Amino acid sequence: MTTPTTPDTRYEELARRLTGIGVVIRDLARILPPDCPAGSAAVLAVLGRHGEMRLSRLSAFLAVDISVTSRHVAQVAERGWIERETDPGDGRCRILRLTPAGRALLTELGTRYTAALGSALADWPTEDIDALSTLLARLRSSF
Amino acid sequence: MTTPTTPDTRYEELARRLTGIGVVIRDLARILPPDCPAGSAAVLAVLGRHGEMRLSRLSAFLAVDISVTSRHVAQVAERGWIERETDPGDGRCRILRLTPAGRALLTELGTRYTAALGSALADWPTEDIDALSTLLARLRSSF
DNA sequence: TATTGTTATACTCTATAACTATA
DNA sequence: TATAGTTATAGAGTATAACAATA
Repeated sequence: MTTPTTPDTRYEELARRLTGIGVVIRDLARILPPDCPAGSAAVLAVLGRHGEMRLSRLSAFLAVDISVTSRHVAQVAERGWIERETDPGDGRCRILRLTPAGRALLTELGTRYTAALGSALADWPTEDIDALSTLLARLRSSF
Repeated sequence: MTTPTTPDTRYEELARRLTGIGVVIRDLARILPPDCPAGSAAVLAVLGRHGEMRLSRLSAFLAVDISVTSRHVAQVAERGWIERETDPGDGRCRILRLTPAGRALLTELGTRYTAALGSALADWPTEDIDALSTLLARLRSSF
């Protein structure tokens, strides 16, 4: 019942479950501090993982329109979590870089995510967690 | 690199990948007809799968506030995809039921989802698709 | 001219709170 | 009083299009 078995409905079932997973993502977003909406957290996560970069590259990582990224970045900069330095080689570009406050927040977010997921998935075998994580990464790269 | 190996970062990595999967969900939503936003499609999917029900039960299936469900249902009813009949046993409740037009649309959506996912996951082994599907269902029920 | 970002506008989704109608 | 549902309001996320600045 939880696993689709006929080819006809396999993709439909997956589509249902994917769209249904929005609930989980919303639940996860609730652990964020009140002054850090999901868009801000996403910006911090990419910069923390891949280092300083220009807006257009960040936009590609986030896979949202550059106009959206621009507004999220502005919010994050207002809070003092990143700094924007004009690119010496190209005056149109600004290099985005985490500040110490941004790094501290990122660490705090990691702690909160770990607590939330650790609690929700307490009875999950480690292999299943890793399998899900791997499949999610592959899914995203397939799109 | 795609699989987390240390316990410290396992949950953080999963959190990143989960929030990142929003892109896939948004991509999937783009296959919807212009007059059928994602909220409407979700209502149709639950009614098609679990049969007629009251608003409060639908709201529980969708895992969103009942006020949100109410508005989505109103939109779906406006389009003629469901009918709302007052519950004979309790005048406060209205039974929600797919119309033939709603069933037809649901079939059409299934076709579109299948085409989209079939194209994106063309090189995925069937076992991996089923594994992902199963893990997503378990993840949601763990929340 | 082309590219990088920014801003204005509009639409969808969501939650909280106030409200109506029925039990 | 309590419950089912509706509506008003506000906030976040997104995309398109128009715009400014630089290459």
